[in-house]
Amino acid sequence: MTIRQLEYFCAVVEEGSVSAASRRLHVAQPPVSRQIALLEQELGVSLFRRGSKGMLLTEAGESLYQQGRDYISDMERLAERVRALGTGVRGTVRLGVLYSTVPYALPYLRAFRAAYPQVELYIRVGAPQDLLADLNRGDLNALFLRAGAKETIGLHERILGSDAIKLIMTRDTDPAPELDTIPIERLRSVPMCLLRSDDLWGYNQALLKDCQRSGFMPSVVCQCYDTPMAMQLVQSGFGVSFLPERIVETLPHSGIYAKSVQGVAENSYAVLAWNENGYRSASVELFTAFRP
Amino acid sequence: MTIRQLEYFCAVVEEGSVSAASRRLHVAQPPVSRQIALLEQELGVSLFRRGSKGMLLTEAGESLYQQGRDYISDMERLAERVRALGTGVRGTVRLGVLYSTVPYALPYLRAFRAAYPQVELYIRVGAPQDLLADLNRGDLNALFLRAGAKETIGLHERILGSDAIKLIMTRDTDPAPELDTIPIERLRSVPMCLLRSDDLWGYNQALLKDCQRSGFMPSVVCQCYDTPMAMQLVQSGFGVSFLPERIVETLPHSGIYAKSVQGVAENSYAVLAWNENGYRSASVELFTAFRP
DNA sequence: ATCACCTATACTTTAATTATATAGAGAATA
DNA sequence: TATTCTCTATATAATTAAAGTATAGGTGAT
Repeated sequence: MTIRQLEYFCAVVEEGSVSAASRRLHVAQPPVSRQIALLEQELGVSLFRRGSKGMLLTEAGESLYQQGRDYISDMERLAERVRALGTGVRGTVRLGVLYSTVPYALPYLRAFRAAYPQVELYIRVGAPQDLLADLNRGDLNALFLRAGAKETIGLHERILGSDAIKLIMTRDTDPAPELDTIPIERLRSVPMCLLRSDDLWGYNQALLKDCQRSGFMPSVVCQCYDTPMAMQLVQSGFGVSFLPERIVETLPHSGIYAKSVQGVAENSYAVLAWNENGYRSASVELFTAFRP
Repeated sequence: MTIRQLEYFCAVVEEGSVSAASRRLHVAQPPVSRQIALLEQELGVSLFRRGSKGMLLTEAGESLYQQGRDYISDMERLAERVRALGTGVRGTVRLGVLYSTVPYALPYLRAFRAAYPQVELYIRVGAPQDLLADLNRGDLNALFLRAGAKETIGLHERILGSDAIKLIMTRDTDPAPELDTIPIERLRSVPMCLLRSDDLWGYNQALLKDCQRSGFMPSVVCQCYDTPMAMQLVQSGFGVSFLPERIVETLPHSGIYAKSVQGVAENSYAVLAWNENGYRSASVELFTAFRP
């Protein structure tokens, strides 16, 4: 039994005659007769009662028609689903997001979702080392990261935006409430909660060096390993932190804000990173090539 | 997309390589490569990641395989169902049963059901004229009847058994409780409930003629048009009736029994009747050809 | 009885599929 | 590094399946 035989058969049923079906199918009449005969032979069943007034279904033919119609359209739907996966409009993309890139990741994801609502997005927030390991293992397809990680050699990166690194504080811990920019000497006695990320980025070192140049070492009351914790500490009044400025957007209306430190102009790039070696599904291709 | 392409594709997936699949399919390797390529071309999708270590599925290929396996076995199941209808082991047979043939119909139906449990039996009990009309209209496929109806010309009949026509009575209405066979004179003053079936069978007439020969006419207190009603009347003590003897089996343990009338040897045949002209489904063929 | 219409078969032509032979790519081994 | 092995892809020939053409046979209508 072939799909073509089923299609011919259904056409004959719907038109009520082989001749009419052959016209609809744009083929001659004998091939239709022949395929029907082959089908009957294979099934060992008469599908039609032949009469001069056309072809009437037998019981077996009735059953074949009812099931066959669905069967044919099932194939078309099946093909359509596979096609959709091929063009990437359907599928799954597995993403890792570094907390500090959330302000860049979210608009990107929103725009992508609007463009390709059929693509499922799996999103994991974590530390850069873990995310990179999962990317290389193939568990993740792309990462929202900060530029400059050692392990990102061999990865493709696309810059999504840049942040000035600024001092993050609350009104209570602001070392210079009366000024928009904080002179570096004001940091002398300010407790600091710095992000320690195995030196993924050097801007904490740069800040400390600047302080040293000014003749003091700030008191680092806490070194934490993830941005959300640093933010929590800042919000709770433990001290100030030194982070990409847009991070404050992840906790809006929470009394946290950012100010530049005079003479310190460190900068950080938020990037989308992925591995172009190895197999990449159509939806992943689509995701990394996407421009919001 | 053809079934063959799907089968080749699934074989490649299961064997992990085109070469191995071609061996399993008993064809050369190039045709398999080619059909896969055609499938990919039609779907506009890469289904495999080609590597020297074999063929690995892409996301689209994964989806096609999961759905394709089911799709292929669906076709096999579909064909099997149609085949079953063709051989008659599945399907529907619509039957008409004359009440007085119930003792013959029931064992037949029980045996057929045991042999072909997949065949649905639709059973209607009714008057012979109605049943014959429905048979000719095609609403019924076969009838359990009494032989000798005028309208059965052109029908095939098969005799299922014969009944002596006997007097049906209860202990209270028995005209000769002391005898096993009733002398015809005893019917002189006995009220009778006779079945009037538009003279479908002549045995009532035969009985009345015999009475007339004996010099009397029995009192026919009721002429009813269906056997169950006649039976009800007999059971209620309205009178006796004159029916095929095995009819008493349809109301066992009800106090009804049959006795011969001396000198009256009418006989009736229970038959299975059907029309061999026109379309007859495989299960109907099976039913009429069946021997318990 | 002839005509019109429909299906089935015989035969030819065309298209699709398969088989054979072979090239090219990547991993394994010496 | 060169060699060998294995696997896939392509070119071309052979085969097989499908479609087209012509026509016979059957049934109902004019």
